[in-house]
Amino acid sequence: MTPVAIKKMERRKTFYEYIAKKRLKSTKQRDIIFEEFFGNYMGKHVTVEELYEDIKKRHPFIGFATVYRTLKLFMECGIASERNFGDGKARYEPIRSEREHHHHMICNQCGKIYEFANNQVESCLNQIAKLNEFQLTNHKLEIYGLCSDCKAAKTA
Amino acid sequence: MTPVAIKKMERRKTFYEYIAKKRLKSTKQRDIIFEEFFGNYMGKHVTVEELYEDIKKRHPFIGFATVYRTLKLFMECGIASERNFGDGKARYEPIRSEREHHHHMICNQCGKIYEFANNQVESCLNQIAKLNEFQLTNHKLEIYGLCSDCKAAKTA
DNA sequence: ATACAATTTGAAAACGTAAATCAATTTCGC
DNA sequence: GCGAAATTGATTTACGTTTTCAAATTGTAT
Repeated sequence: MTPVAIKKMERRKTFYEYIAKKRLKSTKQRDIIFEEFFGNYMGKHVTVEELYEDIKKRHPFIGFATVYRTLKLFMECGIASERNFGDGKARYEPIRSEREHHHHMICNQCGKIYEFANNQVESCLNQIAKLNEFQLTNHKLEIYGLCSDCKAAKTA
Repeated sequence: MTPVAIKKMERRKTFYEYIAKKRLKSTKQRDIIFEEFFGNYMGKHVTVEELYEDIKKRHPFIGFATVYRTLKLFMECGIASERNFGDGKARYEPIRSEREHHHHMICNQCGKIYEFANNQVESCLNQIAKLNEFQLTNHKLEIYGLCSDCKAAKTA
C-alpha cells in the first residue's frame, strides 16, 4: 500500500467521522465528489465550475449545487481549503497533511499558480501571533508577480 | 508642515500624474473621494459601501459607481490597495508609503483587523521569489484566528 | 472665449458567483 | 419496512461588482 493511498484513507475517515458527528448522511453523490476531487485534483486549485464540469462527464446526474455544498463540507471538516486569488471565483484544494502549510505564487501574466513552503516563515508567524496574544487558526500567504517563463517571454 | 501633509501631497501628485499620463480628467467627484478616503481612512480597511455611505452624507450627489471606479483608479496608480478578507466584499486601504509592507490579523470572532509588519518575513519572501526566479510585484499575508479579547471572553 | 471631441457621471440594468428554496428523493435509526 | 430527518437538483434569490448609456463635464484646439 502506497503512502498516497494511506493518506486518502485517512481523509475518508476524517470525512466519515465528521458526517457521523454532525448526524449527516453519506450519499452516492458525496462519495463521487470525494473520489473525483481527491483522485484528480491533488496539488491543484480547482474552481467549483471546473470540478462540476469534470464530474458531469462521468456522472451527468450530479447537480451544481451539490458540488458547491460538498466542497464546503470538505472545508468544514478540514480536508480541503478554500482560496481566493482575486479573480472572483473561489478555488478549492485538497489538504495534503495536517501540518503541511504551503503558500502560493500567482503569475499576474499567465495566471499559473506555483506552490512553496517555508519553515522560517511559519515560525515567524507563530512568533508574531504569540507576541500579539493572537490564537492562530490559519493563515494565507500569496505572492503576486511574474513567473520565470513570462519574465523571459517579456524580455525576448 | 507635518509629515502627514507631505505624504498626502505626494499621493495627490502621484494621482494627478497618473491622470495626466492616461489622458484622464480631473473632476470634482474624484477630488472629493480622494479627500474623504485619504483624509478619514488612513490605516482603515473600508468597503466601497461604507465609503459611499460616508461620502453621501456630505456630498449627496456622488454616485455609487463613481466611488467604485475611483477606488479602482487609486489602486491602478498605486496609492491604495485592495484586500479581500473572505467576507465577500473588497476592502480598500490607503497605502502609507512605498516601502512599507504590512499585513493583517483578522479575528474570526469579532472581525476586527489588526496590522503588523515584520522585516524577517519580508526578506524571507524576497529570498523565496529569487530562488524561484519569480519577479515579485506584491504579496498578501493574512493570519486568521482569535484576538486576545475574544480569547479572554471565551474562557471567562 | 467658443466649439468640439473625449471623458466622466449617475441611475439603472446586467452580470457572475454564491446561497437559499422547495418538492421529491434518499438515508438511517428504530 | 416505517417514519423522521437530511439530501438532492433545478430553480430562484441574493448580493457585490461591472457595464451601459444618455446627459453633463472636462480639456484642447481654434
